[in-house]
Amino acid sequence: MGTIQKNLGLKHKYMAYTTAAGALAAYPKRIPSGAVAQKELDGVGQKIGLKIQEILDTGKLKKLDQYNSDPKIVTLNLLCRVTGVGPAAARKWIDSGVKTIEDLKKEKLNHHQEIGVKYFEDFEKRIPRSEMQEIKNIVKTSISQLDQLITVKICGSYRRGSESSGDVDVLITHPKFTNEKKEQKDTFDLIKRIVDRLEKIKFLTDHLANGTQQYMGVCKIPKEGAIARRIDIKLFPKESFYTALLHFTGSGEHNRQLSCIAINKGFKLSEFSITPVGSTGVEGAPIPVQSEKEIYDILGIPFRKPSE
DNA sequence: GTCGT
DNA sequence: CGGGATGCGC
DNA sequence: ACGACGGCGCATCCCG
Repeated sequence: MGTIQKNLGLKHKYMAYTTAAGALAAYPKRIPSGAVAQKELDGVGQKIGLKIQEILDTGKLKKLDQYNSDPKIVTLNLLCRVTGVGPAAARKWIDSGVKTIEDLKKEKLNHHQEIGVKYFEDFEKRIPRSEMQEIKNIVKTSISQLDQLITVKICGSYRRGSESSGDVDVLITHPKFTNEKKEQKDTFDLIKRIVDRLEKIKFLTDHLANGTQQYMGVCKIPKEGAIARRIDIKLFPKESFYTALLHFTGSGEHNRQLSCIAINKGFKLSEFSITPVGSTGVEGAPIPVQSEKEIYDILGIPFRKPSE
């Protein structure tokens, strides 16, 4: 239900379903009824409570079956699996008769969508940890040849120790790239220079978005039969690096927990900074941190490695 | 869709 | 041509 | 009853 709401453009309903599903999955006991679910679980209200009851009673959900038997919804869900295609574009094409990915290839696509179609199958395949390690070696080696001072971290589920990942999330920083001196010569166009280099060694094969702070593109280990992978490279000023590292290592659930703890203890934690928040609600200056552990220290909770 | 105001 | 709005991904 | 729900970088569209 969540995915459908998202593809319809109802992003907050999607979030509502996601939180409810998360609460349900995290609940240690069996849920005997929709009413109990609504009472016990945060994020489950009346409507989802009724749906839980229906599933308990009949084993299915009429509303969902209706959606899944609606050809327009089925096509919507298909088209939205192409990166670069969202609710607005998908709806437009469905109205003009597009039904399959093959149909989509004949339409006028922007660059991002072209790449999305080109690698449609590849992008849905998971990346084994062994391949992630190869990718990490290529990226780290190549970047350190450019400038030894650059710090490179592969985040996401890989950093949490997962056996497979959905994409490659690279975080970088440079001691001379600070909030004060974002324009300095050493770090100016740092991402562009990295991208040039990775392109030259035939690692990056296509680009989706290529800015000064953020790159999104496609990489492939340069050997026969390799699968195309989505890769993002993000540059953060060094003041933000450890909060960013924490944030982009996740998981999403872990981030929500930390954020909640932060608020309760009078702080605001984001990918950019950790700041004190006064009792009046006024936000103070960011607290400088030089490691992930220091953030845990500020929050007054024991440090846990990404893999824990 | 759910929650807080 | 340029500044703002929109779509999208994360 | 009603608004918030994360919010920002990049590509592209829109409009003056």
